[in-house]
Amino acid sequence: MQRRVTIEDIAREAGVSRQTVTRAMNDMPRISAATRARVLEVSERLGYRPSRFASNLARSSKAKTVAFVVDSFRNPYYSELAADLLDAASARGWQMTISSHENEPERELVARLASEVDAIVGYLGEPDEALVAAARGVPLVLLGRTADVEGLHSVDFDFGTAIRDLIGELKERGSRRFGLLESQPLGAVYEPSTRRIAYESAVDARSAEAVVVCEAPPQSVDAGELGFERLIDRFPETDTVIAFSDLIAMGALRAAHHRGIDVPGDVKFVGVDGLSLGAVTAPALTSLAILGAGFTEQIADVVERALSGAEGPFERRSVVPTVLWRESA
Amino acid sequence: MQRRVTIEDIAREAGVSRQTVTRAMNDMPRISAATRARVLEVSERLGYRPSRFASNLARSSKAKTVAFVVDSFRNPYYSELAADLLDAASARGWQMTISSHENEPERELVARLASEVDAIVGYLGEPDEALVAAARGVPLVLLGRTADVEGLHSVDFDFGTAIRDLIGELKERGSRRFGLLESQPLGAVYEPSTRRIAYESAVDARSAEAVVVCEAPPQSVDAGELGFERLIDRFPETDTVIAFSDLIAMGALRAAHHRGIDVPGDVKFVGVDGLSLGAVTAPALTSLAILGAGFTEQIADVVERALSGAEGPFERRSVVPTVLWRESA
DNA sequence: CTGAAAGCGCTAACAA
DNA sequence: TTGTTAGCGCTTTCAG
Repeated sequence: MQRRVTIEDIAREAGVSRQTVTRAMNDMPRISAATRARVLEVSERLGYRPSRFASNLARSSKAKTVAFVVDSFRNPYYSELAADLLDAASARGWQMTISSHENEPERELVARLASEVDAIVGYLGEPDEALVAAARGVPLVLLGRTADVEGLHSVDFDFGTAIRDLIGELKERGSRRFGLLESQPLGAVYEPSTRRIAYESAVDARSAEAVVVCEAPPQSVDAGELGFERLIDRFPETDTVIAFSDLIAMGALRAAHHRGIDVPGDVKFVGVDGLSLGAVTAPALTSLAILGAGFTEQIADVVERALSGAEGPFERRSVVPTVLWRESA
Repeated sequence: MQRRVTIEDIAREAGVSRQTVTRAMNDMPRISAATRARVLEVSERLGYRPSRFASNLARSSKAKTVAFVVDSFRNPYYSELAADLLDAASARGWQMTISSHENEPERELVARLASEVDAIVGYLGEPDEALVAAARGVPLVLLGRTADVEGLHSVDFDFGTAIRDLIGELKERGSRRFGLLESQPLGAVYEPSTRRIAYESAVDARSAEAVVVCEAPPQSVDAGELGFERLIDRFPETDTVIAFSDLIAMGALRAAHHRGIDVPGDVKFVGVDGLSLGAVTAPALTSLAILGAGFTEQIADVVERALSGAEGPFERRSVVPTVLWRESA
């Protein structure tokens, strides 16, 4: 591995100073077209590649890079969100690094990223305090939950409003007996989600009994399949199923198909997330959409503020999901 | 925005030299536990954050970062592959940057990445020569096609073998009349894919006529839906449909569902890709799997070699997809 | 175990 | 229009 080609080499070869090379490489003013052309030609010939480290170190306006952390890329919700964020980042000239904490303890991941990027945004599960500590001053934007302590930004969802509206609209469309499908990690202690609380206050007491929590990897299709079986066995009169993610809903749809249940004739289905993939199932999935409901814009906006160096205040945003009507409800 | 805290500040505050601070921060030997503790305490107190630019510039063994380029993250094939690659990268201590060329001309993207990463791997469509030029010496690994010129690595698929085997197995399972579903970008000039060529040499002449090329965004569910309608109208006796991506197959499955066709009873369906998402449909999709067939390992291996700085030879690998039997065939 | 000196490769500010 | 002089913040020798 031979020595790297530097502007020094080009300068020598082209018979100019290093500064002139810089000017040529970066399309800066104060240089003649002829000189620029010559320098460029030499750099081409020598196979010069600028060092991003050196240039960022010397440059006053450093390139911003933001890290996006998700649970796993195998979950389409995260990859669709990543796609949206990638767009937002490129529109703003940010570099984006994407990582999942499947392979690394969350705290370590955050600590490592903190020394490599200018802002971190993502779905993180550890306690607020642990996270601020790990971030060591790097702006951190929590997704899907509301930050409690100083030092953290967050963009959360207002499921209270969203689910109340959803249930209202479903009732207008004839829904009477609701069922809820939720999943949780295997063996975890059950703790009602904000979504469930919102659900319970939106439906009447009797139908609110129709809640099935499935112990299975959360957000999984299997959980939905299993959950729907149980739900429909215990509450056969259910006419509308709300699943707490599109993936769960897709599993439920599969189970309904196997049982010969007509959707949306016999039972209506609504998921949560707004995956574009929801259009693939037959029938296509109606969903309480997070994606495309202004979530990305809010995130980008918070990151932008944090990046600008304004010390505070710490942002605490909330987005109301909106219903994406498709065929299943 | 106040001045940044540097090791200089810590050194002064802790009454040691800058080197000592470096040693403490990086868990290096030759330093007493007491000194290390004191330095760490001071750095904590001052809110010190190391500069990745400075440290990478000074460090001899620079952190390797590899860029992964895909068409779009909205296509689950790419995100599942990204997930696999992310795992491989983290296992090897590489940083990974993920970008899609939805927002930026491919050539420019490659040129920009070339100055920011140590290797680039991805699905790129421009001519080989243009790519080598844009990469300016940074190792480039082409996916899904075979490189023709010096200077490019590639990991491609051997669909010839895979499709011949697939058709053989399908025949054993009773398939007689095959149909092929392919899609291509709107308005593009049709050029038979390697997959199609492999298909045609694997089935007998008469059934090979059952090929439908759908002009629609490639890899899309819509293309599959449309394509299947046409296919079954023109060749009603078709008993097995091979779609050239899982997404297309999923669309076809949707169309079959709407027509009341029993799968796999009346018609069998096979996709290509091996998406885990294929398990979501009802019935679950059988697929000629790229994912999980050693593709990721090959890619990682090629990148590893390229990163090690060995100038040549340029790798030209090929992976044989394997059938993932699920319910649809 | 600790420190001094010498860069890493580039750009900002100034002078010529 | 060009060149000179200082760094950016950190790590690597190599002495002490």
